[in-house]
Amino acid sequence: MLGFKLSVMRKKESTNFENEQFLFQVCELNSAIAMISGRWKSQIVYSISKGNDRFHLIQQELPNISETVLARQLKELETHAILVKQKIPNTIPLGVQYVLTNKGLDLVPILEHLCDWGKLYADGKEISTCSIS
Amino acid sequence: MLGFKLSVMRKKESTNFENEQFLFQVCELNSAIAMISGRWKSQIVYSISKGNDRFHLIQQELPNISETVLARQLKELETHAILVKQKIPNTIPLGVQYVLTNKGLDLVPILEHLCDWGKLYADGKEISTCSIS
DNA sequence: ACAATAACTAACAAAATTGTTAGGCTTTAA
DNA sequence: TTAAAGCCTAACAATTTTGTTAGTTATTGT
Repeated sequence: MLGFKLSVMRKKESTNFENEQFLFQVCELNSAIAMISGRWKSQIVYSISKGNDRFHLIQQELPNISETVLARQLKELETHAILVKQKIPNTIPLGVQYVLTNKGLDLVPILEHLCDWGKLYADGKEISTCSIS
Repeated sequence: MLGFKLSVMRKKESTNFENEQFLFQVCELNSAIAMISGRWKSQIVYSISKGNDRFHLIQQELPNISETVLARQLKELETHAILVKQKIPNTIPLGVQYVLTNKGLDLVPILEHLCDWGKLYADGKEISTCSIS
């Protein structure tokens, strides 16, 4: 029997989908943000960049994530070519290692900028405007 | 009669909420991404940074956004102190202008980096890994 | 008086994301 | 042979995000 669904398919005729496509075509900024904005996702990228390249190592860093959810987010990051899965030779049972692509590696400093930005204003730096009014 | 709800309140006892809070406390990166990751949001910030500082000017740039949704996203950006709403003196009827705070202004170059990153890999730069394997 | 513009809001519905349950496979250790 | 570690999947339920409908207020032009 054909046509069963893997996870839940996205609806292609919805306004939601059309608006997303519209934004993707306005500027790559929007596709970039879509790629990194899922729950756990950028933290996973950051974690891998620090050397936690195995499934169970990421789980140790993020104990609240479930296996299913971690596997799903890793697959999405793989779909966007931010990372690749590699079999580790000479491991028994055959292990899997997650490796950032150069696309993923280029993302890391941007995430660090975002992190700094978040810290700067979280630490209470006063917020002002420079408007003329 | 008290206790009616403005928009729909977030559920505070859910795993979803707890996981979000956990990530916020792991690294400000996650709160930073939460602030910019809503549909239309970073495009609105970018649009204001280019001088489209009025409600109807943003609507012109993003014709597919509805008034309700635009107002909602602007309010969320205001909640995160990325922008402020200002009455424009000597306009009739009294106009409203959206002005980026310094927090919002500091965000703009980061969004530009993200945009460049998106463009670089969208334009077909080959993706590779540097793993030893 | 009436329509139009600008800038909103509440309540609701549709769709998407996130989390849960219950499995799967392969190999080693007990 | 049973259990555990490591990695993964499908189906479903809970929650959140996004979009829609139908209003509001205030002012100007006709």
